[in-house]
Amino acid sequence: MTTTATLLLQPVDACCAPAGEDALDASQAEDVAKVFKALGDPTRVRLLSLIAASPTGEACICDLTAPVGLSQPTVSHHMKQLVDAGLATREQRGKWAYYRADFAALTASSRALNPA
Amino acid sequence: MTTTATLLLQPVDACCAPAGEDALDASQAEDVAKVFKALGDPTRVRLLSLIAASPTGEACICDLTAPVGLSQPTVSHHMKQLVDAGLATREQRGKWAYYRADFAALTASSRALNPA
DNA sequence: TCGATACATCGACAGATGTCAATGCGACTG
DNA sequence: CAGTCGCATTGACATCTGTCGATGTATCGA
Repeated sequence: MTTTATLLLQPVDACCAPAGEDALDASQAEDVAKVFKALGDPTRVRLLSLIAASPTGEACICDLTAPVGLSQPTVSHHMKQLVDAGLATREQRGKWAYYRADFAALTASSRALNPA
Repeated sequence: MTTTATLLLQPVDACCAPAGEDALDASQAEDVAKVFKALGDPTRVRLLSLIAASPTGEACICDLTAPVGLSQPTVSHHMKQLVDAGLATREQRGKWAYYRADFAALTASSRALNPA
């Protein structure tokens, strides 16, 4: 990645406009992108949607493999991504792991990008 | 093998809850994911933020390369992704290509995922 | 205690992605 | 018309990502 933390706001001896006052800095952009990246895969969007649409608002892995048509390890992997991004929570209850959707991170990231 | 593209909404003879009524279907999930995927890279988040924060609300490539510290082809590539995702618009004006941010696609996708 | 169940982790692999230098293509300028 | 400037496209490359089967680890039930 390297990303080379450049100190923006140079004159650029520009052609049109400065462009760069209260924009997100590299660190903020990374945080925002992390959330969106987790939602950048159709399977994960589907998983989160399935969980949120569940009558109880929660679901375990065994509920999710069939609807998305993927293997159990793959679904487990995707759920980990969603949890890591703060878009879902995991609660172990006996044999099962119950996942719930949490859209707070999404609204926060959206608002960070588009405060309007 | 045996993954057999399952036709969701089967009983699954479940352990906890059905999970799968009005969730997004595969096609909808793909559309939603496409938007989020474009925002899943810190550089693109940064670019969109820079454009939106610009006093005129628009910027050309030459304004953006310095702030993000990447080459011109790379910035051009990222902007194409944003335009393709419907998150930015491109307008050629003489030598320059002016980009504007458009958050409609983002709010639409967010709402599709989280109607609440 | 033994087997079955639910889930996570590991190792591997094909395909996607971000990046750059080089090049191509219009549009402006002298 | 020739040269320059802004930008897109191409080709190449290293890395990341999604997916699976195999395996490990708890937990429950008989």
